[in-house]
Amino acid sequence: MYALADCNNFFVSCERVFRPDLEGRPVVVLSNNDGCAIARSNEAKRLGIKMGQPMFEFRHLIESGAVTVFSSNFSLYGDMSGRVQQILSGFSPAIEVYSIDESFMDLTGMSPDTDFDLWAKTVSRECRRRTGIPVSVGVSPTKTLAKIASKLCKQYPATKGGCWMYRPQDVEKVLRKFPIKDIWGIGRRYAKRFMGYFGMTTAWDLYSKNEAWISSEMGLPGIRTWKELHGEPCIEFEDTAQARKQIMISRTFAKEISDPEELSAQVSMFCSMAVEKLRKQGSCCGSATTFIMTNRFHEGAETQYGSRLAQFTTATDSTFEINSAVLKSLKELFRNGYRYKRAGVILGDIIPADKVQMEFFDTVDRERHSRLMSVMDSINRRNGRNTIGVASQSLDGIKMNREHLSPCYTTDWNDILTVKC
DNA sequence: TCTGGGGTCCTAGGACCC
DNA sequence: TCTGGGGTCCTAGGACCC
Repeated sequence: MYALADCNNFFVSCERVFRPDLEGRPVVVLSNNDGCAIARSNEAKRLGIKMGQPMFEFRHLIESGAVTVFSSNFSLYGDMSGRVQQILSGFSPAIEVYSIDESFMDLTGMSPDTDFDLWAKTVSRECRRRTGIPVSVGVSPTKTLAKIASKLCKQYPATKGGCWMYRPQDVEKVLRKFPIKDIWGIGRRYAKRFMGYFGMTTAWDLYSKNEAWISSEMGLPGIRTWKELHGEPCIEFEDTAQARKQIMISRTFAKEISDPEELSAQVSMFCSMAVEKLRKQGSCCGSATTFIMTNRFHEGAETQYGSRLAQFTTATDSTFEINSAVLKSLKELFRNGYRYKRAGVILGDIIPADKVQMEFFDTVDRERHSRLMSVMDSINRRNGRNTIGVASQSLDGIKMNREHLSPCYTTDWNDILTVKC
């Protein structure tokens, strides 16, 4: 059996832990720059606010007080996520942290006599009791079915946050009612094609197709999803975190940038952040892509998008080396007279730092760079991000519109909650 | 006026090898 | 007139996930 623990409306739930007065009321968490909705309470969903919907489209609801909004506070969400994961770890021999709000658990090692329905409800109750976050726990023989089971918990309060789905007749009953578009692995494109062209509406319609049909329509990933619906586990359980194969830092600017100095200070900072992540996972990268673009929503003008790939003959994790390559790319990309809205740095060809193939005629003093990088990392770890960096980068952090930011209750002593009696 | 920020895998086709 | 039979690697694009 596998379990999926999914935090309900996670970002909203994190905010509500410290604002219990918002329980039962419409709440929305906004993306960076307070741009669009990225999390919604059930009440906000019922008001018709869509995932990814721009804030200006529902501003009237905010101004009238019908909806409470928050700027995204990832320090808070990350910390709350860690607390939930820690509780989950106490209930299962193996846990795979799938995303900030979802974890799979492999229950293979548990006694087959376990009442997994009771177990799931207990896990959910304990998460709620110890963190304040409502969590839906679905248990089933495959990850895909566990996902479906956890969605049932959200739909039916009687499940009390936990649901065990395993008997074939129960699976059939559920799949016959479960929307095809909500299956894990069925995205917008497939859903549209299946529902429009083939008239398929439920998970059962997909389940009932034969393997050859699935293969020709969807290829290998589809076969896996289909088999998982049939109860055959096909999606690997990964309880050790895999190193990222690509690391990207990009941002939409609060204000468009046309000054090359200002743009390079920003891009240089993105680069520093990306390389810091790279070192944190103990890797080096063989390439760095820099990209800049103008406002894609701008009426009239074509969006200008440019990217440049820089390659390193010896894979590196030195901020200096990567930063100068990135700034060189940026110089080539930059065009006077354009107003840039978004930029980013992508590190690729990532390999473990201890597997780097050295070059015979290497000109970089890697030993020295490496010592300096670890000092920089430790200073930034201790004193906060962007305490120290390369001279070309901005140290002001990312300038974002965050008008509705909540305090970092759990990660900043200055923001710690005060309780009045 | 205002529109996020990350990731993964698979497939087909072209270039190249013997 | 007639034109083999394997491979690999890389890339772009398309699908998906949160």
